[in-house]
Amino acid sequence: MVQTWEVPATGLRERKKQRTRWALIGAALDLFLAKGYEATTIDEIVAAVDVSQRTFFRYFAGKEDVALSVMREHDQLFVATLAGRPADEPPVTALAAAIHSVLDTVRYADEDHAGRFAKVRDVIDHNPALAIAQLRYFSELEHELATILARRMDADPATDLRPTLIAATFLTVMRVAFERCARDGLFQPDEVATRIEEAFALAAETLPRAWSGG
Amino acid sequence: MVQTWEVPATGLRERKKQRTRWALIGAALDLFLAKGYEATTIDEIVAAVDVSQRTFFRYFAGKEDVALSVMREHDQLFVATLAGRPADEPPVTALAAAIHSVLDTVRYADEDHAGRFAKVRDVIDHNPALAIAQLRYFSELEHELATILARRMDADPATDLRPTLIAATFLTVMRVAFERCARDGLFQPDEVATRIEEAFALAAETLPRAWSGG
DNA sequence: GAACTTATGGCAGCCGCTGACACATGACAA
DNA sequence: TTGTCATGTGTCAGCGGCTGCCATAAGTTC
Repeated sequence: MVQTWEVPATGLRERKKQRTRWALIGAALDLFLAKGYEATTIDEIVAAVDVSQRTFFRYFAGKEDVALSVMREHDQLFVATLAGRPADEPPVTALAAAIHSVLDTVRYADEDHAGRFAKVRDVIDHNPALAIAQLRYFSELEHELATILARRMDADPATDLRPTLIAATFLTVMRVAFERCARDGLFQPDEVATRIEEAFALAAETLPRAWSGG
Repeated sequence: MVQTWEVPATGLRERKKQRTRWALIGAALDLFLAKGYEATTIDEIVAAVDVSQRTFFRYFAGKEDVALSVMREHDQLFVATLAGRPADEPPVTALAAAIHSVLDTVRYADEDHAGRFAKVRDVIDHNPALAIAQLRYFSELEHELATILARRMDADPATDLRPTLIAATFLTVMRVAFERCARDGLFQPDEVATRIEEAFALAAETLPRAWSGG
């Protein structure tokens, strides 16, 4: 499975753009790690890469978006994998398989992936403003997942809330697992993957019992 | 059950403060309704109440906070009710009872409550920026609920994820119900209450089955 | 009514973000 | 190679959210 940022650039122009883009992301993440998200100004980020502030805003919708864009590209793989799962598979099984596949990729495919993954989680989990931004991102992702699930379940997304409920609950468990990692200071893909599996096992045991009045 | 804003003001000074506070909230909500959240400037809000911008920021942490503060005060009743439920009740039963009690209060207690409730839901559901702010608020509320649930369940909130999972899932269902209302243009407490009950019934039926691989 | 506490207003300024315009730099064809 | 076109970049000017600082006004207390 190929990530967006690894698609071979067609010309010199495109290659330059990708370079600047990743330079900005790198500089931003390092600054966020070093002195905090709020304390870092856009001027500092662009100074480190030697581009103008205006250029920054041509690459990213805002300051938050730098961190989010990395997550976004990780999750493109997730969505693609989910869409490729067999259609007769139960929804939650497909979701679990997809997330498992992504985590394996992050862990074993590429040194850079693993490092970037840890860095992004570290930055997000240490900065409340970014944790909020992550919530926003999750709600976008929720809609995407709900749409895919609706298609799998032969449900009308306009009237049937079940795909949305499943997608939302799935992401909620993910988020709780992430928060657990943040609290324990765990950012490496291996460690995060383990906690996610634990959280899902616990959810499978706890939620049905709690909901059917136990 | 008494709301914060109805606690009798002790002196002239306090009474004046409450008046400006509610004047600001009223002006802000009306402006948000009339011309949208983003298009409304703080200068316009304070002009309508004839106070300085600086004063606005002494009452509210930010522009979003005006809308959130109304929700916050609704939910104080919710938290208080939850804390008062019998300790041997299953968590989800207690949550359901508490939300039911709040909705009844909003519906029948006071004309103002009902109107304000509808207005706030209307404003939030029509403005993406406020919907995001609501997510932030829900995550604060999640921590509060998890703490209360942990006490009820005799669990250590530092290591046991179950209270957090239950609180988070509960709020997720609430949020999905709200989004449903937003899509259908329903903002009156009665209508919202019905949708919330429907969403919970659907969740009770859907989630356990989905999670135990059905 | 004097002395105190506390809310308010005005100001200057930072920072995130955007539109408009001019310039520079790759892309492509003659 | 050169001219033309498309596209990315820098500069600047400006808005709006938000904050610190200090002087002043208003309510409270004795």
